Amino acid sequence: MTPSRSSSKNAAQARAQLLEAQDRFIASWGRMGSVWGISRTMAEVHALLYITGAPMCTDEIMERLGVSRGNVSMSVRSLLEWGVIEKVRHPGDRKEYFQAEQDVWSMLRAIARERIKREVDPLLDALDEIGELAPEVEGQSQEDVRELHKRLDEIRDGFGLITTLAHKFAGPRGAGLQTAAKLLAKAPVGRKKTHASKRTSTKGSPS
Amino acid sequence: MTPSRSSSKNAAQARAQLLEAQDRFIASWGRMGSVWGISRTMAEVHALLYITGAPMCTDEIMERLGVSRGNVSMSVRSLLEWGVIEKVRHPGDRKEYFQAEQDVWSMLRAIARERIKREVDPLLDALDEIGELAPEVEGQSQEDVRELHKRLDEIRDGFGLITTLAHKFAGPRGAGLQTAAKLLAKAPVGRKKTHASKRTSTKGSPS
DNA sequence: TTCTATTTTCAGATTCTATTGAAACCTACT
DNA sequence: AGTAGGTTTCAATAGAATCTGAAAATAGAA
Repeated sequence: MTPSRSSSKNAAQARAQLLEAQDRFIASWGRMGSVWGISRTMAEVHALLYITGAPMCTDEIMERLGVSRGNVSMSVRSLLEWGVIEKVRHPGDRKEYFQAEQDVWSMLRAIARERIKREVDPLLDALDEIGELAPEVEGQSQEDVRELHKRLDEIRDGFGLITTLAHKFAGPRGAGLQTAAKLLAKAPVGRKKTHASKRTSTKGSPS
Repeated sequence: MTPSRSSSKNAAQARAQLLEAQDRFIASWGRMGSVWGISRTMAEVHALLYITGAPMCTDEIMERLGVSRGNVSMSVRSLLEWGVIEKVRHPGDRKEYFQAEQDVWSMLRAIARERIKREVDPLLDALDEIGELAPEVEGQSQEDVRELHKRLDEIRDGFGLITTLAHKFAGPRGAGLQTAAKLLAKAPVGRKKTHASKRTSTKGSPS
């Protein structure tokens, strides 16, 4: 805390900007977490580890994010289960450090995999059960029942296809989202507008 | 309610099974809604309209789902915005009826579109802003700042690609998920295990 | 093995979100 | 214009999810 040379002021400023940018990233990622139905803190912990790239211990995370020890412990455990962070040990140090998966595509694959597991698979299971619940008795089956089965089947086919593809490309031994993206990107489709360039005030209204 | 012929008992039973199956579908779709971060009721209303295929008015929906008028009103409005249900008017009837989009792929496209809008686009906007927050000053830029930008860029590229593809295939004038799915399905990738066939007791444990 | 720094767990407190219900508001008919 | 039937809004409430904090459990070092 003793600014000596003229450049140290700039350095300090740069450092503050860095932290500010990190905090904003953490906040954004955290907000997105809520939209996904995962806890904000869990997403923030992940964001922190990803954006700094550094292995951090529980206390550092607690302090930086301002959350409790228990909360960090639970979040870290989930992230380990998701496979997007890993434990790192320093010899001669009792603490556990955590480090984020650094490859973005690998990280996105893990997220996709986990979301399919939580969102789609249970629905497919339920659909199977439901189909058995109102059997189509042979011949005189009512129109309503036939309609029901038609709709159930359509939904199941749709999600079934999506799941199959997801396993194929995002699964642990999948070809990778990158491959999928490349395949699709070159498909002939026609026009499409690029993202960005549509913000109005860069900070505008809440909501 | 006056069973006269021998088959009417079967008919009643079939009807009960039908309703039961519908309710289960509604419950499943509703549960999934929560996982997605949309209100359970909204998902349930959609499920009801989809699975019955019938146009229904506010009161019918209220009664069938056991929720309040206000709740139905708000849910219906959101669903209209999502474009997955539409108003239907019966001549000589003042009530408004609502009917679900019947084509599953069109419905899934609408859902995908809406989710991208809510989940990914805001993140991309935020990433753009954050990049400007910690500028890479020429030459003597710190290692940390360069790292930050590298990571931000990687995330942005990843999600950017996903968004582009999503617009291309799921957008209002997109080629359709079906097309995308077909393209991917024939891609050479190797092994993959099929879904289903992995339930243990069909009703088993909670969790 | 003992010691103690570190992590995990979980009941209770807190915070956030969804839902209700009734008043205000429309709008199509007379 | 008046009015009955229908819809929307929103403050209050109920309910669910998250977070805390401290006690209990665990595991590295000596």
